Amino acid sequence: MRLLLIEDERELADALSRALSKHGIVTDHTTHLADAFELTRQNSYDAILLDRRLPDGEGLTFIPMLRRTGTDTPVIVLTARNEPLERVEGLDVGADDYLGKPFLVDELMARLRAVLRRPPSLTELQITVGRMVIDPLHLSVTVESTPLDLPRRELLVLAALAKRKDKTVLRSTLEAAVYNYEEEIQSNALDAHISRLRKRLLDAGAGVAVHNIRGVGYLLKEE
Amino acid sequence: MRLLLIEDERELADALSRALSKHGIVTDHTTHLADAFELTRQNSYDAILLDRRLPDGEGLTFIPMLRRTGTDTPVIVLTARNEPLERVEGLDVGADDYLGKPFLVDELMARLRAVLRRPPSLTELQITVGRMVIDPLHLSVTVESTPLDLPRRELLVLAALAKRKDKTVLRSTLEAAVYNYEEEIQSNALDAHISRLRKRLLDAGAGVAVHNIRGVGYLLKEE
DNA sequence: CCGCGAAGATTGCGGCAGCATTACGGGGGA
DNA sequence: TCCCCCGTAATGCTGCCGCAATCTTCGCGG
Repeated sequence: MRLLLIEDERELADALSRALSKHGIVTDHTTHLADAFELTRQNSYDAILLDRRLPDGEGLTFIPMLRRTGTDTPVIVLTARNEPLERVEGLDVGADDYLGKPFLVDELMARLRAVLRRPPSLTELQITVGRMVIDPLHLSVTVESTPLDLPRRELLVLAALAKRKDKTVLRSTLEAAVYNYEEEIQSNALDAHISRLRKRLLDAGAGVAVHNIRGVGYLLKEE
Repeated sequence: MRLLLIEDERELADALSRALSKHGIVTDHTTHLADAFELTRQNSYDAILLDRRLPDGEGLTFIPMLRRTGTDTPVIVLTARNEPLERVEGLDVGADDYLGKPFLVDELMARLRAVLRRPPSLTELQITVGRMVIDPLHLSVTVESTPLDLPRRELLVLAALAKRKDKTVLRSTLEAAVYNYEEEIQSNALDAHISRLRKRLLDAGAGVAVHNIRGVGYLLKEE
């Protein structure tokens, strides 16, 4: 997936680009509306992230311009001006969504998915993998009907993986599943959890394997 | 326009109904999920407003239920629980938007307009080619429902090809899908990725072939 | 039908980023 | 007070991926 980011704060833009790249999203970045317009002509983006306050004008004016060229690429407006009335304004000129700064990258991702019309992920009540049954709502795990109690964080990781068993779960999704955004994470804590979780699953004979996809994330499958 | 409002606070519900009626919107109101489900079967709504905390359960669980019946009516979640992570949760189970209480009716209106304006399924969320199913948003690939893990770059190439299956994808488009501006490329790295991807797809028996159109690009089709 | 050049295919190599594992210690709960 | 969770960081390793060399295929012109 490829995004166009129109944002004049270098620092934020860089951070965002880096964060998005972890989701496998390629980000083009520009600080000016004029350049942005040119870029949309040369490339086809899946979505556009648009700041309101830009060096060469109010970002919102970009949207009608874009629409007039027949492009219906979704636009998500990012801005510190997050008053209700301003949100109305943004949505009414044709933005698809409006996100106040500061925001979680994961919320951005979620809104991206929503905007791109991601179909609903069915949430099952109980998930069976290998010899293990997981109830992600109640956070309980049993192996062959004997309960397995895992530390909280490992449990969260496992639940997040189980919800999408046999499919990759992005690393950042796992981080979001385990940490809220006050708890910043500045080490390989997640890796450590994965490692310990693996060991515990092995000891319990759960019949599952946590598999890594380098640069993308992890996935849970039967072994 | 006709809405379904699922909300257990009588007072808020009444006030909202009155306010919406001024905009020419007809509102059906119920306080329980069970009734709501019945109502969606009997009527066709333009959108659904959904509270999270309801007498008979968490409102979010309603969304997968609804989607499973094949209904893609937009759902806007209304709730006091407006923490970022909770918003992610809401959007990820298939809500189209999320609105924290208290909110302005005008903002609700704007979001309604935005949600109703969205073109139906801009990007498919799952693409099936041959024996393979690709989820370009979550970057996961399965062959006959067994996961296939591909390196990141090969994954991006495949996703780009799959999005336009049976159609040629320009070489430059592929490069754009895999690399951003900073990552310059001065070799046949893309060719190498294609080659390795082909091998992996063959080994996995994916039932697809990556064809080359000399001087133009590549295309993915079933074999 | 043949030859030639350009584009593509394939493969080994090496650097290095990302991952796995583990030990350590602080901190909180029983 | 003891135990275990869990964040941190050091260490070693794996395999992705950019690169380039070499071989193959394609298409065109004569």
